[in-house]
Amino acid sequence: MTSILKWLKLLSDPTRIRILRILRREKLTVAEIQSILGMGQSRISSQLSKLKSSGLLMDERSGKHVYYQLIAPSTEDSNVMESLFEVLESAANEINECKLDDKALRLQIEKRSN
Amino acid sequence: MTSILKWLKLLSDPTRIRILRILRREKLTVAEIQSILGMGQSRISSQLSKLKSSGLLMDERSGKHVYYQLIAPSTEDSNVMESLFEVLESAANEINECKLDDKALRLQIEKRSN
DNA sequence: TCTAAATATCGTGATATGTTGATATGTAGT
DNA sequence: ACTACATATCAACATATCACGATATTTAGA
Repeated sequence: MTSILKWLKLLSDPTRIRILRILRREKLTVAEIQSILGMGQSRISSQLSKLKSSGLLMDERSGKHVYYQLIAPSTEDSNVMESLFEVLESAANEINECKLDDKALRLQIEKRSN
Repeated sequence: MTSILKWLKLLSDPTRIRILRILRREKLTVAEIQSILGMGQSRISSQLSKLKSSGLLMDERSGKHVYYQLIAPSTEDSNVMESLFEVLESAANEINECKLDDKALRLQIEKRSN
């Protein structure tokens, strides 16, 4: 399958939309994402793995934790990505949980300082 | 499901990408689309039906034939649609059949005059 | 009204996808 | 080495999706 078709498929799932959206704002741990979205561990981890193997995310281990973040698109892909993320944000506006994600994300970031 | 999520799902299928792409260029009959893409009748018809019920296409009967065409998006959706179609065209560049579709489309239009 | 052409719909099988719970792997600290 | 924690992976299940062939529906014309 083509890479753009893969990206479209990945974007057409609310769980992954929510994950990508908060990762756009902050680099996060699996456990943090889990806590923000309020989902089970394997669910988050396996979706992250799909997003990673499609080239949208990268991970980085730090002790027991693994941080996930967006990969900056290559120059040839930057235009498509921009369009894709515009669609993503529009889709997010239609997903109620996304509004709550923002608050949960802020709280989660605050927790780090403690 | 949200409408944008629906659209994303619809776009993440090569058959529907090819259909939408040629309909972007020309209003077409089911039989014409069938001939251009080289696919079976029920396959084309059912995909058209999905695209129609999601609000991307409209149909119009003319005698025995039914013409399908894109619906102009509402003003609130026009920005998302623009992004979606940009992604669609990028995806099309990665689908080999799309190049052949262009030629087949031209030939099909010529046939109308005869 | 009968027929043929164009289109729509239905049933089915094959395949893919998302979620869950259980288990495995890896890491840090004792 | 043992333990606890974080993450990954696996098996199983339910559900969705796609394509195909057969059948229904609609329409124009004889």
